[in-house]
Amino acid sequence: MNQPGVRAQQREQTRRALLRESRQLFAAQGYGAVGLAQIVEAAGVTKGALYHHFDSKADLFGAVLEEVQREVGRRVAAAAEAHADRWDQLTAGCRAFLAVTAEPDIQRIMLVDGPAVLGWSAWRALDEASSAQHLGDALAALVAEGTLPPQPVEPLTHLLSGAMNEAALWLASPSGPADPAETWAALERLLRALRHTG
Amino acid sequence: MNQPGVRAQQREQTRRALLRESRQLFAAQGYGAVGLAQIVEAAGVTKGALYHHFDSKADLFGAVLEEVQREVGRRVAAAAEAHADRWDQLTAGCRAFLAVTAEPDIQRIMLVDGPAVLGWSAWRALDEASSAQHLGDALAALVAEGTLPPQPVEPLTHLLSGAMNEAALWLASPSGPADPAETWAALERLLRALRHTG
DNA sequence: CTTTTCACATACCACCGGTATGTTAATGAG
DNA sequence: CTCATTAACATACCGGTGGTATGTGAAAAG
Repeated sequence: MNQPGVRAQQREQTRRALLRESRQLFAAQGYGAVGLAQIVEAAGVTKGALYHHFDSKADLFGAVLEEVQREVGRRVAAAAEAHADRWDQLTAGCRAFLAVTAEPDIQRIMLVDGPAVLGWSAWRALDEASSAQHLGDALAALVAEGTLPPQPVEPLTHLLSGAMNEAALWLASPSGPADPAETWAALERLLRALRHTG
Repeated sequence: MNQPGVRAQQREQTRRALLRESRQLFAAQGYGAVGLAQIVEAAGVTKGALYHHFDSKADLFGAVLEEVQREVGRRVAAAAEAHADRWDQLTAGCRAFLAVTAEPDIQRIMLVDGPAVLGWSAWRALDEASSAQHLGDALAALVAEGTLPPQPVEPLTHLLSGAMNEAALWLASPSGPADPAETWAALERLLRALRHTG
């Protein structure tokens, strides 16, 4: 029962093609610079197909962003889970986040165009659902076990999230740091500083 | 010599009108949602005037952003200079930054649309020239006088800048913090933590 | 007074996001 | 098996947009 069905297979296939090609184009040229014509041509379909799957250009971008966010969240979580100690989980997760978001493709979609296209609130909701969630959980656990001094974790989560987003952009920038390790060192210093203050 | 001349006066006047009205519209509706037709109508001129003063829609937005950045930089610097102690200057500047960028008009232009429209590098160059410059100077001075432990200031500047940008957006968000003071408290905790770590 | 130039206004165009309609083949009912 | 339905697109089309080329009248230059 519930065999795939040739119908649903085709549907999934074109949807994936649309997502794949538009992700590539959005990443390379930015949301505003790529037209629907390029996307449908690259995907080998027509605008009719696009609008059958997505409500608008922004909706398509939203689906792409969601995909990117999930990917980032997965990779960060994987890096964190490789450690047993909570603190190591946090630092490993942060380092993995910087490594993943340093890829220019992910940057433009997730950090630059994302907020502008979907609006900051909607973007934040997606971010919350993926990477920021992990960060908040990790911080909460560290506060609970006493490694970090007691404090509200939500504002701290936002501060660190913002700091890391900016750091990621700077790392990949042409005017970026001479030594990438220096940026990571600064972030680690900042994290360690949080442990020794009430 | 070099009297204004009725010619240059008119020029300045229409230019200011263009900047004023487009700033209002960009802030209220976002860069993508406002058309040149709305702008020139609000300013009481035509597209010919707009393209006589600016190269493109993005160029116009860039001029608006530059204006906003200068304004933010001025207000932050003013708040900082009201204090004599370097550390007080830093905290006062940070608090002023949060207060100024909490205004939704400034947010959308400076923090959301800015990077997407001009590209992150160009946006960063403008930010550097205004507010981030002050932050970097303040941190460098604090390191020099020994209030902060010796460390490269550039990465730290980026981290704090990013943290504050995100904090400002969160403060003004509908899903923002219950108590705004809590956010400021978290930032201050973070700053204080930096003093007591090498 | 003449000429040039500047600060626009007007007219126009290619293109883009979005829609309305047509077409074909898979699917479910009887 | 037949046949009506519908899902998954393709095609044709449209209003509006950013951008440009050209016209124009008044201020400035000589």
